[in-house]
Amino acid sequence: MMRRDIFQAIADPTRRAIITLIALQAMTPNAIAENFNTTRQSVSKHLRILTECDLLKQEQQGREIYYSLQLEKMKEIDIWLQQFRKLWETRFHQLENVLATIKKQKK
Amino acid sequence: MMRRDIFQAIADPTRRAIITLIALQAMTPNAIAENFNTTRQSVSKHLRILTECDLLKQEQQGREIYYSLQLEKMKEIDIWLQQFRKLWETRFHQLENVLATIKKQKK
DNA sequence: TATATTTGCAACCGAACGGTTTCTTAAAAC
DNA sequence: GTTTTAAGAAACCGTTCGGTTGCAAATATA
Repeated sequence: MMRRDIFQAIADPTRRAIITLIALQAMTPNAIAENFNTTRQSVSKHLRILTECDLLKQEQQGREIYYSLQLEKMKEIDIWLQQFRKLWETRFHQLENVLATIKKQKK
Repeated sequence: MMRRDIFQAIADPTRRAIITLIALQAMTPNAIAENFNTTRQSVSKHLRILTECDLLKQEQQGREIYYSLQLEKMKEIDIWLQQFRKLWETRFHQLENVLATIKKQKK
C-alpha cells in the first residue's frame, strides 16, 4: 500500500478541482468524471488517492457511490500554514508601525 | 523547462522542512543541507525547484548564496484554502446554533 | 433470466521525481 | 599562484505518477 499524504494529494490540479467540485455536495464518480477531459478510470484513481488520505468519504447507495469532502482533513493544511500566517501578520503590523511613525513625523 | 507549481513544490516533505527552516532567517545551501540526511546536491535541487516557483529568493554574498522565504507566495495556498475555511466556519456556527437551541429547551 | 449500468482493479506505458556521483565554475584563503 | 571552499550542472538510476485499455463484480432494468 502506498504511503499517502495530504500535501501529495493536493499536488495534482485535477485532484484539487475534484475537491472544489464536491465541497458543496456529494457526487458519484461518473458525475465527477463528466467535468474533466479524462477517462472515468483516471478519475477513479484520483478518488482512490483522495480517499486513502481521508480527504474523501464514500457513501454507498445501491450501485452508486457518493463521494463527499471531509472538511476536517482540510484543516491540516491550514494548521501547517499557521506558522507562516503568524509571520506575515507580524510583518504587516511592523509595516503599520512604520507608516504610523512616518505620519507622526510629518505633523 | 519544467512546469512549476506551488502545490507541487510543497508536496515533498524535505521541501516543506526547508521552507520552515528558512522562514525566520536566510541560509546558505550548505547550512541548509546540514539539517538533512541527504547530499548537498539533492538539497540544491530542492532549492532550485522552490526558487523556480518563486517561493525562495536568492541573495549572492561573495561565493555564498543566501536563500530566504518569499512569504507573499505562501499566501497563495492560504487563498486557495479560503473557500473551504468559509465552509467549516459556517458549519461551526450551525453547530453553535444547535447547541444554543438545546440549552434554551433545557430551561 | 438476459442485458445494461456503475464502479473498481490490474497491467502496461511514457514521463517526471528524488537521489547519487562526477565535473565545472568562481570566490576565498593560504 | 596554489589550494580549499561554495555552489550549480549534467548524466544516470530506480521508483512513482498520471493516464489508457481491458476486465471483473455488483446492482438495476428489460
